[in-house]
Amino acid sequence: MVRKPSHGDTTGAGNGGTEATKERKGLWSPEEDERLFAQITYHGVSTWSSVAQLAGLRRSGKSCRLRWMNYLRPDLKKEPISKREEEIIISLQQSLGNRWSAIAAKMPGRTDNEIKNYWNSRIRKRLNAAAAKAGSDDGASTEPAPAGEEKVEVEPTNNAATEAGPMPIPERFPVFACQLLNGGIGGGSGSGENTPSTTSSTQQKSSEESEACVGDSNMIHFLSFDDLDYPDDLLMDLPGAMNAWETELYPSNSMSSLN
DNA sequence: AAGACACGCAACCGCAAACAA
DNA sequence: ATTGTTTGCGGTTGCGTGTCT
Repeated sequence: MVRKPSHGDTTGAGNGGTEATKERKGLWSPEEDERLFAQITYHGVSTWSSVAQLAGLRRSGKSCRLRWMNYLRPDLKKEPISKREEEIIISLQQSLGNRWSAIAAKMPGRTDNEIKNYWNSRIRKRLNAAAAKAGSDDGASTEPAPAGEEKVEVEPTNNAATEAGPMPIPERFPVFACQLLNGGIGGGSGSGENTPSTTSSTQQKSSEESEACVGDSNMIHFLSFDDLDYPDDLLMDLPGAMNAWETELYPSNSMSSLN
């Protein structure tokens, strides 16, 4: 269920403060999404606060980052979490705990927020119910396990468990050279100014995370389009890609131009 | 038909780590 | 070494939508 973005200031976007200067909060409008998407796609990310500024968004860098990571990234899967993925989540949660970003890093196309929400709203509830039922069945343990410590029957656990399933969990995203950014578009000029994300290349994560995590600002170099239905030639064409992207996000909206 | 309730998701908040000056 | 800034993460909240009564 994708909530339709409301254009108006919803949660206090305009609470007090002058319209022109006050930082916006609340849901993102399609126009804001377009601006952010275009800014990042064309110019990459130096710092998130600069992205917000350059895109002309009255949003915090933090908010821009969140929106990109959780919603706009082209490599995000749009279909609901599958049974198989659910098993993976449960298994990884057992071995990693509530380290949602680490879990998300093992699940291409899924975000930490998505996984966290999924866990909190569905799995945890189900597990608690199962635990309660088990407790009432054998009276031995009547208390449901505390959140985050549930034991579930999901294949053997331990780290091997995450690799022992029918399908191996990818250690990292399939890395596709990002046509959009490696000269395909964005002027393709390769001008230094437009080089995306390179300024943050000094930010090194742990080897584990830097490989798998799409959360760092270098991720834009590693965009994976394998989950998209868009043809390659469309991806080479930013306006076309944006059209397809927006149509999918806002099927009821007609594409509005960037200006 | 309408109100109450539950659910799911997007986004905010606060904190800590990483980094730069 | 210290301080300020930015980023990333996990927990939590608010709101739209679906379902129930």
